[in-house]
Amino acid sequence: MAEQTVPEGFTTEQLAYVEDLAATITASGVQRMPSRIYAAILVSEEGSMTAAELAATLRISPAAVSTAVRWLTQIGMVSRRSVPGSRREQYVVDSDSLIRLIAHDTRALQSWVVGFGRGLGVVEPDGAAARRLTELQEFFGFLLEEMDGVMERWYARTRQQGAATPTGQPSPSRAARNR
Amino acid sequence: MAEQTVPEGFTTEQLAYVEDLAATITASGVQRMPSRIYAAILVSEEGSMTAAELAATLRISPAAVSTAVRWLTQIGMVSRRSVPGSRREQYVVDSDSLIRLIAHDTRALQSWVVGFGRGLGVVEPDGAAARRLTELQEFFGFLLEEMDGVMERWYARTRQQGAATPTGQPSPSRAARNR
DNA sequence: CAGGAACTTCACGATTTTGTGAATGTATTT
DNA sequence: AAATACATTCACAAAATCGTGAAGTTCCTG
Repeated sequence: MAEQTVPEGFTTEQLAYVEDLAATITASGVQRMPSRIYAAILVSEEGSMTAAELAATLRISPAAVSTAVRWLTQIGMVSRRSVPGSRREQYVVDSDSLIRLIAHDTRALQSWVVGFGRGLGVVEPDGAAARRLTELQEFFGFLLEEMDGVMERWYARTRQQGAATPTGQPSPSRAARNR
Repeated sequence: MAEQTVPEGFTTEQLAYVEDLAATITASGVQRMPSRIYAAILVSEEGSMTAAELAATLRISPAAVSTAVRWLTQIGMVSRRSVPGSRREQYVVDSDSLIRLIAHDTRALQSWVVGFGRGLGVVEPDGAAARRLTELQEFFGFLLEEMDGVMERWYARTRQQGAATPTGQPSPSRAARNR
């Protein structure tokens, strides 16, 4: 029962997990390819992979990698890193990038607030519809506000834990700005 | 400039807004038809519409209404209500249903927690990948926990406002800071 | 109890989406 | 400076999705 391996050092077990995790990510709205790529890099021991490695591991074309990576870097789930001695680029996933993405992705919530707000101009003032729209608008606005406090508490908690459990790893809080 | 109307009492202005709001909803992952239907009912003064009204207003087939409504009721964005003297059913939207949906939709967050957890079984123990997976798992678990507090504060706030401003005027609000 | 109205389900056609191969662009190395 | 190695873009084909019409089912009405 020697560990089955594939070109880039993933065991078949790990490969299966990558697909499994990708499915979960896909279920929350991300397209298939970006999900698979994100999952693969996340699971890789180094936390980074090159385009060629991704193509070989996931059995997809370089074109698919390119397209998916472009999307991933645009929204900030993955960052690029140039490798000094090579033309190759590495695509990096650190856990913080996803966390920050969720924390600061106010765009989604804001578009709801704006969207409901617009409705107040077209329905009967003080009517039942206006009341519904107002409540929803306020709720999403409230979530927006609350997100700050939530993240504050998260970072407080991680600081505390980070001090308690020295894993011998340099703090991963620094992430590369993409582009 | 008499108000242009369509069969079910929507002005063209309102119809345009319905499509606009539907687009926002669609942008966050909901399919087109469910989004349009939800938007239409939400904007309707009564907060409820029949299948026939929906079909006429949105110019779609009864089949499309049926399919979309089934999905909407399954996830809880819309509820059904039988009309006493008729075979017709009404589909109801109240602002609370969406709010509760978001508040209690722990399934999404939980599947992330579970998903990351599974990964810990296949990566090198105490390695960098394991550290990433653990942090993400903890983060989503944290969000799950925090959701309770957030909703508690929301309901406290609405109770307060309900007493103070019956029409639901948006009052300057501050983010909660305390635990 | 027959007729019909309302909703649902099913199979199909049309549209949209998605990934590939080939061509193109760009930077590094010799 | 030419060659080469990566990465990206484009057009197309395959595949998945979506909405419709028609048939089916269920429950009211007369």
